[in-house]
Amino acid sequence: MENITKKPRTQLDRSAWVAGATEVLAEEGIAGLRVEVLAKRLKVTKGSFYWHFTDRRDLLMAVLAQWKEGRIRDIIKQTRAQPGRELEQIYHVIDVYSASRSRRGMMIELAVRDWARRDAEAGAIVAEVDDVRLRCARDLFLACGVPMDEASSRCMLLYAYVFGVSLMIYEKFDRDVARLKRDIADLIARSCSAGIAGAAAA
Amino acid sequence: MENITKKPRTQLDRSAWVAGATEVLAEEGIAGLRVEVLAKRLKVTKGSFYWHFTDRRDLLMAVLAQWKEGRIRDIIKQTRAQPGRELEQIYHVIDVYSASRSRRGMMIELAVRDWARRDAEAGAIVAEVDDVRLRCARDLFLACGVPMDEASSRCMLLYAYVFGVSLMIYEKFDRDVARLKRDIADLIARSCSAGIAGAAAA
DNA sequence: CGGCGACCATACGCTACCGTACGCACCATA
DNA sequence: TATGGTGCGTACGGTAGCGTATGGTCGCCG
Repeated sequence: MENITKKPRTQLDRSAWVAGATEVLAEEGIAGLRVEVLAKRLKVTKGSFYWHFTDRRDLLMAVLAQWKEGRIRDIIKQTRAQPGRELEQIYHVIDVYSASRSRRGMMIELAVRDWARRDAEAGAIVAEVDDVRLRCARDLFLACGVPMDEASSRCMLLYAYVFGVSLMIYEKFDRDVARLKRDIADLIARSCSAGIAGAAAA
Repeated sequence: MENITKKPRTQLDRSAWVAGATEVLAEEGIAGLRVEVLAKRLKVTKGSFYWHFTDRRDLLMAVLAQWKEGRIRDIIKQTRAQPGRELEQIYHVIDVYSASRSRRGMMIELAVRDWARRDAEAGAIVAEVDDVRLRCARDLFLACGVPMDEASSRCMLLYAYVFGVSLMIYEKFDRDVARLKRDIADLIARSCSAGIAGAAAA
């Protein structure tokens, strides 16, 4: 009898709240990330929340910090190429960070960046992440034999593209999206082939 | 005496509300666009608002409709080139839609797109605008002698870039932002020069 | 000058949140 | 078995915002 009514009294720690918050952030954006809503989702009450966090902003900063660490860890992993395989690694990066590959990750990315447009602390975190990403990607281009200035331009174009394309709604424009994406990846990465593969320009 | 206390009892019409709402949208995003806040900003009360609009959504849809018309009018204007000058018109489009040129316009753009990620009606509007823009830009590339598929790829890259770059925070990355942007514009537009100017690809 | 409609102010009820106060159950350890 | 801390539930006051109801104030027009 008592087994039936015995509810396990869900125990949560800070990381569980952060994980749930990140989920809500992806779905609803920063404005929809409310502590009472999140509590309901985690099947506890606010009492729990204010035990683990001083206030809502405390949670938001924790989310931000975790996001930053994950993004930096990920970009370092994704841009580590075997010697001589830097070009295909660049194509891999374009593919991985393209919207369709990890919809969830891109939703979080966009939510964070929207947040960063009006919050200085979020902006500082995004600036750090962008800097690391750009440098990692530039190193990849440099390893392909691309000169410094061009490497900077191309890696910037690379990231602007992957974020920008995830903001657009272009279903009607072109049926063969796969070809489109392939061609765009070539436009971004192409000149590397001069030093590695053989697909020279024209 | 009566002249002093005589307040002009500010009269507003629908368009004034829409204009104010667009302003708030640019600054605070869709979540910050609240009717009582907007009313205070326009120095009237909610009573006025609910005379001109049935509810908050009515205002939002009016903002969206006006944004759509303006964007379509603008892209048609910006992509109208003198015969033989299509290439420089492409550079002009990249420059005009680049974030730094019209910060206010880009803030609205990003706010609308963030909104569109969670609202079907906003999504439909953005899809229409994107379609018109992509077609206009593609026509410009086609007029440069670029084949169809490549024109599609390049105009898509163009728009993804201008939106994406406005999401990034890259001050630390490269000092010479002007050169960076110039080089990126070349990457996006370059192959056109094969048919028009003479700066062939190395 | 009386009345009517356009336009706005005021006041209200309602909901969603935030943050705080406090109490209860559980678990460890002495 | 006492006892203290951990983790959560409950209840409360306060604010912001939505939408409604109702009344007031103009200007215009017969």
